[in-house]
This record gives sequence, structure tokens and C-alpha cells, in this order.
Amino acid sequence: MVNQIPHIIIGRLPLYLRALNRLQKDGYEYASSRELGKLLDLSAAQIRKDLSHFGELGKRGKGYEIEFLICKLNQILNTDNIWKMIVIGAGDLGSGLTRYKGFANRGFQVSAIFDIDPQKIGKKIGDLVVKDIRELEKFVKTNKIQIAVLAIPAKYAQDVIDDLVDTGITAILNYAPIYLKAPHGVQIEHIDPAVHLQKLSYFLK
Amino acid sequence: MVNQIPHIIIGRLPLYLRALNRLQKDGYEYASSRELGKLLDLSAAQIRKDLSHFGELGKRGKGYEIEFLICKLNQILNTDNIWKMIVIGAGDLGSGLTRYKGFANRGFQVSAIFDIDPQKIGKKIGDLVVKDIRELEKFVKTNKIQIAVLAIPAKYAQDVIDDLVDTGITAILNYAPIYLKAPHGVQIEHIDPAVHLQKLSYFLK
DNA sequence: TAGATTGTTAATCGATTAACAATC
DNA sequence: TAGATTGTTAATCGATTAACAATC
Repeated sequence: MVNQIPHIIIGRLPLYLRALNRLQKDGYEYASSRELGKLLDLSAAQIRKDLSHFGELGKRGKGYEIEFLICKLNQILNTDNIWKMIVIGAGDLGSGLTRYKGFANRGFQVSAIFDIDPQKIGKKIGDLVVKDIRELEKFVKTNKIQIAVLAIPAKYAQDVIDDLVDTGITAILNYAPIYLKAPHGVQIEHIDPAVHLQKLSYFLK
Repeated sequence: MVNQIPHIIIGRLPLYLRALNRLQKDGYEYASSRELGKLLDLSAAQIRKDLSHFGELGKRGKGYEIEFLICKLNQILNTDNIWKMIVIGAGDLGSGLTRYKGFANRGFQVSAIFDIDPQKIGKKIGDLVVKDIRELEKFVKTNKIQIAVLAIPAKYAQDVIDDLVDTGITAILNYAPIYLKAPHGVQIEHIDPAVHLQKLSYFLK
């Protein structure tokens, strides 16, 4: 296996995957670096360079076989089978993520949703029933969950992260608009709509 | 005014702002580049370099006055007053964003939510009532809206973008997991949880 | 074969860091 | 003044691009 791929490249692989899925759905069988680049607003050279880190994945004269490349990228990203994950917080966002149909074909599945609010515990959301947060540890350990999605208010986020880390979770997708501390080895990705809006507003007026 | 600040720097300003707000709330008055760097996992030198693009914002020997810097960054990002925005799609995500209380103090306010589904039109969400998508153009023009948030399924996204662009919207925050075409001058930011999950999963196992 | 497109090298470009004089 | 931290220059590092031989 190839070692030490720069993070910036890893960050682009999901984008390649998304574009390839789109092309496949549109009926294409091959995609050239030029076509992909156009779709993603990247240079063809960059796409070839990125992909070359993982072997010779293309066919000279033809481009990249879409099916094969999707498969390969999923292998690299470890999304070639389904990760079970849990959602913390059964508000609008947590509920939406739990009901969201778009995860399954990209390697993820919500297998439980938790809340602390007795009013929400027991409520049905999609195919799942909201569990009491006190069952968190047992559930994570029994089901060997590795990914958690945090959809709770900022003020509770650090406490919950600490609990999650204790249970053995090592990957967290955080929707709370706050910086969170976690020990080395625990990956956190942040999604904060206000950050994106602020970037947009810079270009306005 | 300073010209042509690299995008990569603009992208970090909202993060600085988030950290500064946090520090202010915790009672601090000054923050040094070293402290900020620690909080954000960036080097102190980088933070000083970034901020120096916008003038001499710090005090030698003391650091940056938090209140002043927050103010300044908001000026730079154009978030020193409230942008009115619209949400398209009254599903879980659109509803959640509409009800979300965290936008106001960061420069944004949802001023209408639209859907195409007669079942959803007229429904109350937070302080707003879901409007018919056919009222979109009139509303945007009357209220001089410049920012739209897209929270609809991927298959409708391009059509809606085209409509939005026609009404004069120039900034779009897109939650549909798909690449969207828009004319030069229309900024689109993408939020796709699966992309973040795929990055996380690369580091798992 | 001719045309197309990859994989890869070397050149370029831009971003980050180290270091330190300036100064609060 | 002594200590601290900025703002900025120059050096370093890494990412992107241009170009082209290899090859389907």
C-alpha cells in the first residue's frame, strides 16, 4: 500500500467519487482527466497527478474506466463496505440525517440515534427509535461503532465528545459550531453552515 | 482597501472569528497569535501573516484585542450587518436551518422558506410560513435577497439554481450532493456530509 | 498507423515557517 | 527597563502546472 498521501489529496478523492458517480449515472463508461477537471474545476494535470499516487489507474488514449475508478477510490477511502454510525441529537438536524437516504450508496448507515430529552426518547425517526443517551456506551461497544455524528447544541458538545471518546469512537462529524478537544487519533470533521455563509458574504456587494 | 486576498486566507477568517467569539465568551480581552494558533491548530506565524493582510491589527507585546478584531473581521467578511437569506426546501434540513438560532449573531437571517409541495406550503416553521416556490422571484426581487440556501434533492437542484440565478441571487449555499453550474459571478458553497464522512473513513481501521 | 490521453519529470508558483527588528 | 508579542522579510516547503515520452 502507498504511504503518506498528503491530506489535501485525500480531501479531493470524495469529490472525484461524487463526479464519477454522476457520470456513471449519466451513462458514461470512461472519463478523461480533462472531462473530470472540467466538472470539478480542477486542472487535468492535477487529477492525473492525484490519481497516480495510487497506481496506474487509467488507460492511455482512453481515460479512466469509471466503474473501476469508483471501485478503486472506495477501496482507498475504506468505503467499499458500509460503516455503521450513530447520530447524537434528535432535533431537526439529527432527524434529517437519520432519515437521509443518500448515505447508503456512499458507504454509511445510521444504526442508532440518541438524545437526552425524555420527550424525544422513544420517538420513531425513519426506521429507528430514539434511544436514551445513557445507552450510548453499551450500544457503541456491542455494535463496534466507530463513527458518530454530533448534532447537538454547542454547549453540550465537549461533554458528549468526551463520552464518545471513552466508548472508543475514533471518527466524529461535528455539526456544533465550536472547537472540540479530542485526544490524538480521534479524527473530527466540522460542518458549520455559518462559516460557509461568511465566505460567501465576503464576495457580496 | 486591500486587494486580492488569497481565497485560502478568506476561508480561514470565519474560523478565526469563531475562535475569537469563543474566547470573548470565556471572558478574555486579548488573544495572542500563539493562543489562537493553539486553539485552531495553526502556527502563530500563519495567523499573524494572515491578519497582517488587513493592516496592523494587533498590539506588540499584548496580542490582538478580541473585541476589536471580531469587529474588524466582520467588516472584512461583510458580516457587520445582517444578510437576509432564503431557504429552498422545507424538509428536515430546510426546516432545521430555518429554525436554527445560531445564524443571527453571525450575520445571517432566514427571511423566507419555499417549497414546491402543496402539503408543505402554508405550514409554519419557526416564525415563518412556507411559501409557494412560484412566489420566489417576486420575493427575492422585492426584498433584494442575495443569498439562498438549497436544501432539496439533487435531481431538482440544477433547475432551482437556474431560477435563482435568474432572480438575481449571487450567493448560494448548496446542500444537494451534486455539482451545479452557475454563471461566473455567482458563488456556490457546497456542504455534503458524505464527503466529510469519506474523509474520516480513510483514517479508520 | 494516427489520434488521444495517460503517467511522470522538471519548472513554476504560492503558501507556510523561521527569524528578528520594531515596539508596546 | 525587561518581557512579550507583533509585523514583516527571507528561506523553506509543498502543491500545481506545463510538457512530453510512453502507450493504448
